[in-house]
Amino acid sequence: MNHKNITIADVADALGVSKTTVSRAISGKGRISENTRKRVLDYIEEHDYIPNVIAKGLAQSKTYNLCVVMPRENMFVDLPFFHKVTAGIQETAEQNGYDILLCLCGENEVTGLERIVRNRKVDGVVLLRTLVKDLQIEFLQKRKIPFVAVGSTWYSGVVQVDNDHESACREMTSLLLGHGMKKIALLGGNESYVVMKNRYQGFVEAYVRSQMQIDESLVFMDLMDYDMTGYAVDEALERGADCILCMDDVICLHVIRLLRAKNVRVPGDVKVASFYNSSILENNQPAISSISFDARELGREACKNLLALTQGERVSQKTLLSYEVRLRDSTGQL
Amino acid sequence: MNHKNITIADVADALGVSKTTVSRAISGKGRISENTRKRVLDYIEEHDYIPNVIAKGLAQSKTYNLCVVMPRENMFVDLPFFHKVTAGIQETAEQNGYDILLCLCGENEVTGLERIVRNRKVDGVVLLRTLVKDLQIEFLQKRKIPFVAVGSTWYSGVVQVDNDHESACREMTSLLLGHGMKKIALLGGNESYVVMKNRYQGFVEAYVRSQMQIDESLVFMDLMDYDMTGYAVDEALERGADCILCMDDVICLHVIRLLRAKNVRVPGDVKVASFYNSSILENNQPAISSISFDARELGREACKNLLALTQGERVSQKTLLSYEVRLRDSTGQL
DNA sequence: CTGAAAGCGCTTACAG
DNA sequence: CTGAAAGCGCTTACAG
Repeated sequence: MNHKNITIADVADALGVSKTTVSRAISGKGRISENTRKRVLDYIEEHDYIPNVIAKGLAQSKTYNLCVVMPRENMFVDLPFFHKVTAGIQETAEQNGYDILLCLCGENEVTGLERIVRNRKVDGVVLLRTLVKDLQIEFLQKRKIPFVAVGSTWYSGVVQVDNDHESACREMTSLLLGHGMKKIALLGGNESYVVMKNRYQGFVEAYVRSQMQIDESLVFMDLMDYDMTGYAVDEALERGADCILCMDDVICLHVIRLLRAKNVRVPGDVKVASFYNSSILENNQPAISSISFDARELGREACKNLLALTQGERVSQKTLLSYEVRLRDSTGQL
Repeated sequence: MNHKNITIADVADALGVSKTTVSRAISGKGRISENTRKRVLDYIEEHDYIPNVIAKGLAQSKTYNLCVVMPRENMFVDLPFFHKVTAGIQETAEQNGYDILLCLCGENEVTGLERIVRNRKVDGVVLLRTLVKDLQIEFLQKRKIPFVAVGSTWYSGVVQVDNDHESACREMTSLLLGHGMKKIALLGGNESYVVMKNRYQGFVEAYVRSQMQIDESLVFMDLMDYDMTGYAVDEALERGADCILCMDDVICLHVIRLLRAKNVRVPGDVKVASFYNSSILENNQPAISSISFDARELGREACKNLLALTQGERVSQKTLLSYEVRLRDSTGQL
């Protein structure tokens, strides 16, 4: 039924050499005369032979697959960020003859990942998000599987690739403070994510450096849904905030919608900015000031590191990628 | 370095039986006494043995992997649709012990797919988009690999799972016509996609059924970017269109932005509707009338069919899933 | 009901 | 420089 696939044995027979020789010609390992190597390679080329990676993998205990662990929650399935990162990973994986196996896992869920790892279906894994308490990291460390985290973590010994959120948020906050914002309201999301901690840290740093005091009554964390955000916005406005700083694009989107519904004008009545950019924010009217990151590059970098890890090479513990602060209309003329 | 994995041989040795017996106990194939089966299963359970799927696959010429072919174009990487479908596929794949291998391919690009298929890394593939002239379909048919298309195609013999776009678009158009729209402008995208043809067909059908004449000068196809859409909007307005019907959500998004920039009010000055829903459209102010599909269900259904195919079962050539026409503020009170 | 052996398609010491 | 043989971890006729 299926195309009868030509194997290394077929090639060997046709050429009157051993499978060993064919294997060596292909892999380039081991001594082999230039002459026979060429014969083999030519034959292969002409007859369109492609080695069976699965069999190769069995023999070498490798799979040439990398596992990408995505959030399973509906809310996240749509977020462009994860898919851009994945595209970056896939891009460099492909260049190295690797493929991507998808694993959807909820927060701190490990069953799916465990199945894939224990089935030896992949040579390494990349985690697309990190939690303060992270069972996936704990599992992978216990099993001693090569892996890298996209995002930061406090677990020791894990290879991380992340944007420099802390510096980025510090810079943005400083910019706002430097241009006269007196009462900045900070609206943040789920605090079990490490990235929220980093962003908050950057925010704090900016105040420290400019020797100003954070108004704690304007800081709202753990905003998990639209309603909570609505409450925070109300409070912020009531307390006279002159700027609403959102810690991610989802929150910011909610804020925009809430303000529009209340007929509060941006940037006229209140300024708005976000610590995370997205196409929705820049297409908004007015466009929202935010920090921009290259998610795809993040993926490429993560994959590069993972590949190195699987080869047993040493890689730097933490790679920090840059960012761009993009001032747009929502913060007025700064 | 890596966890030393326990193999079927270890289990056999420990129990003093043959590997054959262990294998049979696990697979459930072949005669085996209830007694020894239980012994084996208990041991396995207790010692946490998981068979190596790769080895199993080699022996059976199976991989327990399914390939999902995604668009590689940047413009599409972000679209929620593809990721929702993929989540659906993954969901039912997982339930059946299968995993998802990702393949990013541009339009009519086959190299990546070819590598994966020829490397025998997957048992089947699902195509996430279909073109009128589709090299991926041609390749898969030639290679006789089980595959299913999410979306419709005119190639004969391909298993398809799609929403009933034609009926949906007919219904929506009829609704608009029935409520007094006299001059509907139709703005469509890339005509090399089969789905555009289906949608157009539905639009035509509605006119036929209501015995009205389509005003061809209000039909704009192959709008590939923002500028072209802008041109179409200008023309449509100039020719007195009372409704702008967008064939997908991206175009609709552009239209909304263009109208806003021109200070044309919706639904006051002109009504707007879309043949494809997305969260952006329903959150817009005003919310945009559109047709809603369950992308995740599409994925589940496609995967179910593919799994059946790989088992050599017969599956229905074409599965059409339903839809919902959602009338919202952008079309006024219908 | 159970097992020895061959086979899936490669790789890799080991010998020559 | 080249090859025979064992091995990766399973499955599956074939015998018994």
